[in-house]
Order: sequence, then C-alpha cells, then structure tokens
Amino acid sequence: METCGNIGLGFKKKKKMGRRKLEIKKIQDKNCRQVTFCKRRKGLMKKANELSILCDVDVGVVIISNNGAGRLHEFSNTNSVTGILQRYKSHIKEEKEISGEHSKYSSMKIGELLQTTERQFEETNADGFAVTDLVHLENELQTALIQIRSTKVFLQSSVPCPIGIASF
Amino acid sequence: METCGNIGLGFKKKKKMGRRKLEIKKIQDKNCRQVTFCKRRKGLMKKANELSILCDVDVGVVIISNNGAGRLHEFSNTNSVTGILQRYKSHIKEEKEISGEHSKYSSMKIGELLQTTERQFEETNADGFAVTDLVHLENELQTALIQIRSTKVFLQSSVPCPIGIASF
DNA sequence: CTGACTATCTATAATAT
DNA sequence: TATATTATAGATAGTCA
Repeated sequence: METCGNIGLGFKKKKKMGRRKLEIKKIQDKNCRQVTFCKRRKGLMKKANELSILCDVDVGVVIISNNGAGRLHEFSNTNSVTGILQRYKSHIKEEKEISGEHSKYSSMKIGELLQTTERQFEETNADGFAVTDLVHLENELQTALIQIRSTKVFLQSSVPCPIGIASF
Repeated sequence: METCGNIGLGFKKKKKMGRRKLEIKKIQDKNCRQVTFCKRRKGLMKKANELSILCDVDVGVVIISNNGAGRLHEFSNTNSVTGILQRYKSHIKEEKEISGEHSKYSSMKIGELLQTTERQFEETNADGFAVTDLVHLENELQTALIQIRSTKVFLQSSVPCPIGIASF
C-alpha cells in the first residue's frame, strides 16, 4: 500500500510511521482526502473557537463540502454578521424534517415577504431611521435570501421544493 | 515584567523562553491580546486556505474585532454562500473612499431597489423559476442587506451616512 | 501594529481498528 | 465513515527589535 498523501513516494507501509510533510494541493486519493477533511475541519473549528475566546472577537467559519451532497459545516460564536449563516443552516435542517410543518418564514410566500418588507421600510422611513427597524428589515431580507437560495438549490437538483414558495 | 498570558505566574522574565501552555480564556493584558490576535488570525486564515485546497471544499472565515473600530477580516476561496461577506467587505472599502462617486447599487435608494426586486420576482414567477433569475434576485437582496447594514452602522456611530439612502 | 527568534506545545499524516 | 496511536511537522507564547 502506498502513502495516500501528496508525497508520491512508492515505499510500502511500515507500522506506526509519524506524520510527514504535506504539499498543499488537492489530495487525489478520495479516502485520504475525506479523512484529512474530517480532521482539519475539526481543527479549524477549534482554532476559531480559541481565537474568539482568547482575543474577545467575533468569528464565523463556514465550510461547504462539494462531495455529492454539498454539506454545510459551520462555527460561529455570535449572531451578528454571521447570523445569516446560522439561519441558513437551521433552515436547511428544517427542510430535511419533511414534516408538513413550516416556520413562520418558510411558509410565507416570497412575494408577500417582499411586499411586507417594502411596506415596513416605508413606514420606518416616515419616522426616520431607527436601528431596531433596520434590524427587522435586515432579518426579513435575510430570510428572503435564504428562501431564494433554497429554491435555487432545489431547481438545480431537480427535486421538488418543499417550502411555501412552490405555490407561486 | 510578568508573563502576559493566562498562566498567572509571578516570575520575572528570562531571555528566550519558549512557548508555554495557554489556558483558553480571554487574555487580560491588552497588548498581549493584540499580539496573539494578530498571530492566531493569520494562522486561522492559513488553515482555512489549506483546508480548501487539500480537500477541495469551499471555506469562508469572518473575524470581527471589537477593539474600537470593529474591523472586519475575512478569508474566502469562493463566491457562493460566503460571497455576501466579500461584497460586504468591498462595500465598506468603497465607503471609505470618500470620493463623491457611488456604485450602481450604493447610489440606488433602498425603496426603489425593493420595488425593482419585487417586480423582477413577479416577472420571473410568470415564466416559472429560473436559476439565473434567482441568482439575480439573490444579488439584489444582498445589496439591499448591505445598504441596511451600512445605514445601521452609521446610525449607531452617529456619523453622516454617505450613501444614497440618506435622501429618504 | 508587524517581524524575527526559539523552546515548546499542538495538530495531524500515516496507519490501524 | 469516525476514532486511536505515534512520530513528526507546524503553530505559537514569550520576548526583543
């Protein structure tokens, strides 16, 4: 058996060899790539968590694996800028629960959501801007984005879209 | 001088001591926290880049430092889900160039943008969903989000908002 | 803030289970 | 697939420039 890394040596395996230097390029062996992905993903998340604690900063990490399903992995210590990714994740999870129940947002039609957002924006504008209103708008638009992305994914994969917008 | 890490030993400095184990909690000494932030941020970005190459996956990292300005640092090897953060970054950069010029989007009023998006969505719907249309919608909404976040930041910092929406 | 230096700590490649 | 092991490559704490 050859090494599965990027060294390209042809030697046969020995028991308990330690790590060897790794060239940074795509790992060709599929199995080894998966093992490395599992390890390094875990390591990256750990580093991100440590950085956020040690230095008191907000950190967000997203990883999307191409292997077939395009699975999403993420770390986030906060809910501000990276909050959209958390919501994205929970939305995907929600879709996988093929129970007929939908959240407040996923069961709303996108067109309605846009109209509501538009109306709320104008109302907000009449009284001048308020941060809380903008936060609300932000959430609305993020939700619309999530729905659009979901729809896009389902169209691309030719799978029936389970959320409310199918009724358009 | 004492060590500035999280060890809490009271010994005096010696020349060229190596690293010592670090407890994962907020580093109290401000200077040392900054140095560690600089190092570990760099390390995290490197790891993220390596992971994306070695394992052929999409990786996005965002770091927002609280220290005063709330600066944004990021890594992204792709433009898909994390693309919004890249655009966010470039938008912030653009704002810092206080030249009177605005991009196509930043000079558009949010209300107009929402109406345009709404209209485009309905037109798209008439012919059924198309991925390219959804991509376009996605971009529109992301831009609206960016503007809302910008406005929010400027409101919170009590600084005049330089982009087009101030005319509302 | 960055950039070295160096001793040490930590992550992880190869491998086996 | 995920985890365990072990030797080693790589990251970095403390420090100075």
